[in-house]
Amino acid sequence: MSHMPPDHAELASALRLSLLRAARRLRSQRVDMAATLSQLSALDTVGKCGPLSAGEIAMVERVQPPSMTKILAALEQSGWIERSSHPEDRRQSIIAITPAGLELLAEETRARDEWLAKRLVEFSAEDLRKLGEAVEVLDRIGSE
Amino acid sequence: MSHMPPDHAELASALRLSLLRAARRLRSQRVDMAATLSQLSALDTVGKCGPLSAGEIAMVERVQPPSMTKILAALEQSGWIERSSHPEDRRQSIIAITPAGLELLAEETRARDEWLAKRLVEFSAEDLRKLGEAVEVLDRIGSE
DNA sequence: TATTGTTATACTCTATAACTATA
DNA sequence: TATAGTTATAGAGTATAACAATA
Repeated sequence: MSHMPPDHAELASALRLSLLRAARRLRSQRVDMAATLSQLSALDTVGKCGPLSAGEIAMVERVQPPSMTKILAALEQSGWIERSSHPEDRRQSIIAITPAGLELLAEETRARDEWLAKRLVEFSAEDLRKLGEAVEVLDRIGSE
Repeated sequence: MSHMPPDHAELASALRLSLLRAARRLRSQRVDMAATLSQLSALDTVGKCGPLSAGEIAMVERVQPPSMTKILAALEQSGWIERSSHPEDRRQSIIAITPAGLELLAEETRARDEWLAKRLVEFSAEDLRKLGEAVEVLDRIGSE
């Protein structure tokens, strides 16, 4: 739109390319084959936000319900989540992380963070401050 | 690694999730059907860095050669790039953006930036400063 | 032999449309 | 009828392995 301040358009352009390329690098970094990145992200949500329905997890993760169905099927087959019946609504089930899931989550998260952290140690304190400040703002871009 | 300072591990963890979710939102935003995001990114590189070989584009975009082959085939079929023969090495071809490619690039980039810029207008000047500072650091994460 | 690029194949990630079961 | 979730299907994005052509 021509009424958009140039500041925003320029920042948007730079940020878009930066985000895509940084995310491409993160995704291509395959620590091991135990869980995919999407599975890990969903497992993280179940672990942090407590037992949830499939629809609630899809909403938090901002994916469509069929996408979450697939992710949850894989997590259940690996024994990382468990379903129990909803007390009032038999269409839903309540999904909780298992002890094995917690263990997997801790291991995988550590391994993946380590990969990124190894790159961060080469950065200056100033760079890290900039990244840290941007994290919270990035979260809002991803969740609106 | 246990010798990693906790600062780095914590920042890495937060940054990883933030980047992935923000990038997921960017990808899911389909402006129109003319070009995919990967095609647009490669076209941008050809447009900015001048005529290049397929291998050079793959290197800049940080993808493997077979991935770039596929992207370039789509760009060529749409008439957005052109190949000419390399004067000294007949294995390579020199890839350049066409006038139609330049036009497409400008239109698509504008549309996609606009989508992001519309979200940025809701942010404070302080937030925008944080994002702007982080862009350059993110670029280094994506290109190392 | 080494390099450049392509073809064949497969897997991740995600979506929309159509369907089932329950409310 | 409306809602929660699943199944079926498709397409974007990317990789590795095997190959062809050229250096």
